[in-house]
Amino acid sequence: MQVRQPINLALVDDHVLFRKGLVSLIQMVDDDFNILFEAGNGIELQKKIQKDNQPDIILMDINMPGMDGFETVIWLKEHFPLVKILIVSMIEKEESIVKMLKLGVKGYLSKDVEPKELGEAIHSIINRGFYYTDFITGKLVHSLQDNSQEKLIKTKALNAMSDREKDFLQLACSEMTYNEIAAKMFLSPKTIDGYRNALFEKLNVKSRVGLALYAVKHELVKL
Amino acid sequence: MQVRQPINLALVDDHVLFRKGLVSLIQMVDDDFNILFEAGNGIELQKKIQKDNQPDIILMDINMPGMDGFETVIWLKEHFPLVKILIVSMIEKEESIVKMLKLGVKGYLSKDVEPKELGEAIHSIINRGFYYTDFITGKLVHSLQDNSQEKLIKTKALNAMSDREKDFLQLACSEMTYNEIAAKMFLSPKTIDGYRNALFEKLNVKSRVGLALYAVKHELVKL
DNA sequence: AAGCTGAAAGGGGTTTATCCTGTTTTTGTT
DNA sequence: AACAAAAACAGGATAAACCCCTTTCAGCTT
Repeated sequence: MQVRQPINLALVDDHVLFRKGLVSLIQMVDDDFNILFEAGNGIELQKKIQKDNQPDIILMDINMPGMDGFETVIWLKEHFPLVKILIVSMIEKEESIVKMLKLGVKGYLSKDVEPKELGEAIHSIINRGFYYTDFITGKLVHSLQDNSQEKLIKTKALNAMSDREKDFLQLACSEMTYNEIAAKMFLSPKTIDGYRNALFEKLNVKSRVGLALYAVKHELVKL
Repeated sequence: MQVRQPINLALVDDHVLFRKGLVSLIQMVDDDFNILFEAGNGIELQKKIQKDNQPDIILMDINMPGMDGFETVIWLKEHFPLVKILIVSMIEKEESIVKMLKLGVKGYLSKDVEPKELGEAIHSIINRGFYYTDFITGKLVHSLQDNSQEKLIKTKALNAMSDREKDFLQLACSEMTYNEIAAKMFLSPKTIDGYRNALFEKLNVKSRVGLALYAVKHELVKL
């Protein structure tokens, strides 16, 4: 059996008792783990983290006074992009979970999981790069699908307009003037006038800005 | 032990051998499964699926002639929104996977999984509503994070503009005229003129459409 | 207090965008 | 070929957007 490198951890949580309990737990479940330091919020973390001795994984809460988990993760992503983050929080709001995942955290655990799962999560993050439970995955996928209904509507809007109008809409979502668009489409500016008016009606908007916003909102144009 | 309801399945795949093999496999691994019908593509599916005898789960490939998996899923979502879809495809492109998940498929399997896992996937979809492997979850999360870097830039653009300019930008992303915006902000239209010119310079755009597109692209406004 | 600075406002003019009411061309059908 | 419908195009008018340059005024500096 090979000798393992210890995994360096850092804890960021404002509840001292919980944090201390976590420390002893971590050392109990697996002696591969080494606690580098602890912090009560993001500001303390900023002071304690060092460039030349970075933790492998930071276990972090979301609700913290001073500088909360979101701010802290954003700061870490900018200044210590290589440090992996495992959120340990009681928050189970879909919005928060998804927000954290978008920020790039490698795992998200509820505070009431078994110690064993904490160990598994940490090893999973080290070995595979992430640890997402079914619960988290479910939330994530659900949040993705929330807008999937509306995307069907977009298909219908697409059908309502002609190919030429779609081309025009693309170009209207730019800083070109209608005259320039007309030239690019080899059409008279007056024809462009007609396309615009037709789309105003079909998409129920009243200005070119409305047109552009509609197109973006319904992903008819790529940004 | 209670008597279980059979789970009604449908298969949509253009490779007959694969489809037939799948049929026998499915009946071998678990006799809870009942194959309602098979189809070689989306068009065949449209003909065979019935309102009063819907499958619980449809196993579907992506690459198919005539009407591919994406089109078929979109059609199903519109006409049979309750039918759960399990993709069984060799395609492992992140883009395709994410696209399918956004469309609301309940699971995504590679064609080279063990039969056992197929059974687990189906049962998981029936019991928990979904089945996503770590591989899929990883792809999904990765695609989410792709744009997370750029979101840090957005913060900087925000700093370059004053609070009043941010307010203006919000309102500029609407169908209001500058005069209407001025009234809403209790300012002279000329002041609005100034904000616009300042933002043109700061954001390096040349028209109100450019302004709106910039704001949307960098998520400075919510759609 | 004189001088400076930045936000707010104004004057006045050019270019685009928007709107309305037509006419000509094209296209598809019978 | 005759006809209907759709697409392309025009003239002309007004509102909105865009641009440059000046003025006012409150808050600050020195």
